[in-house]
Amino acid sequence: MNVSLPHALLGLLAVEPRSGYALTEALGNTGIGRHAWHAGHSSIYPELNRLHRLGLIEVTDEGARGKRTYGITGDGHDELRTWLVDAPVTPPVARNEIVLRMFLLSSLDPDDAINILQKIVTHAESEAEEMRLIRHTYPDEIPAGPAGFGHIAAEYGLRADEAVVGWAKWAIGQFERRVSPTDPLPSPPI
Amino acid sequence: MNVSLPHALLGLLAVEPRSGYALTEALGNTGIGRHAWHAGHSSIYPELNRLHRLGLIEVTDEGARGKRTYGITGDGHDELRTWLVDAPVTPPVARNEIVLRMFLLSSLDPDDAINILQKIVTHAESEAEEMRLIRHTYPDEIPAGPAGFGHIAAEYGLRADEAVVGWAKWAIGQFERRVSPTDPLPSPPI
DNA sequence: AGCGTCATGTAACCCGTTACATGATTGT
DNA sequence: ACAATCATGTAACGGGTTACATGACGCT
Repeated sequence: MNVSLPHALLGLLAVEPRSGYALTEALGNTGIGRHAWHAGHSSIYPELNRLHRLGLIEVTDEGARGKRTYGITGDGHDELRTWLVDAPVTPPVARNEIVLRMFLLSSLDPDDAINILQKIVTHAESEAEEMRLIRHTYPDEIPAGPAGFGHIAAEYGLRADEAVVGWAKWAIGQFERRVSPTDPLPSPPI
Repeated sequence: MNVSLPHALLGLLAVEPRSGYALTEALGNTGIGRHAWHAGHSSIYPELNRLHRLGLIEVTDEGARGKRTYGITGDGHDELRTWLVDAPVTPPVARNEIVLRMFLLSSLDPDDAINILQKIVTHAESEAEEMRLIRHTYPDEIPAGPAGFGHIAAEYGLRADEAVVGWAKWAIGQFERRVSPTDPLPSPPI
């Protein structure tokens, strides 16, 4: 079983108590939700109730509009730690649409391919730039507490984007070589 | 709609006709299936029948054991090209367990964290080494035809692994700084 | 009053994985 | 004979997304 949502929630609650709404924001489209694990509120609320039934989290505060603030319990901490230490480094199931597109482009005109690749490079570069801005707000040290999460994630996003840029440019070079009339490739040996 | 499996199949069939079994191998645990898009036979066979009904692929050969070899049709080519050109560079939904673990590690002892990070580094490095071996079989030029697919994928895998290694080492540095008694971090300003 | 946000919840649907199932062919 | 591989198929289950639903609070 590879369900990581409960552990994502436990991890966030281990840092500081939050409501389901706050967790939904954290796992939304910024920081941890953007680069590590995304989830919508319709997954989060039932999961919180489940974790509560299991005694891994507890209600530490209640506020207006039915708001419940959850905190992690001792059992929750144990569960989190056990999972982290015991679980092997899992082989992630590949589902990378960018890379898939690269393949598919190979089956089309090299001109089309280079064109779309260029778009990929542009997109990844602008995202990387965004990440660098985040990093520059704390150039030397990642902040402790919840803010640090966002920075570790941003650093990963930056490096991942840079890898995509480098790779896409390399691939463009490969396609250009194929287009080049002075250096035609032999047909596939099928 | 972001379903990429049909396009993965069309792309593979655009290169050369294959059977469902061969496609299952291609989308298994090597090359394209490892780094771009993974799928099992229980997804592939029904999808092939669907594509066949839609006239996007055709049976080009039948062999022993009920084997059917499929090829892409003109309509299939059109569909593939349309999707590639029209579809925007999709924002991928983040579901990266490695990065998630990084977050969760932050909530534990720095010693535990560094320990597990080291395992991640080791794992990524051995995978990267594997990829370099593949690349060395064609140092200068990626092969045309289906073999080229695997090489583009391997190149991506290599760069992605290298990014993980660099990032994990950076993160270890961050944690070590936190552990260091000479330079303690202030508590989170909650 | 009305709009935007805060806050939680449920149900239908889509898709992928795991497991169940079957049988032919090839190599030893 | 027997095992491994080739080859295809279906069903149960799990988990996520989208959409449906509801209501309180704060600001203008």
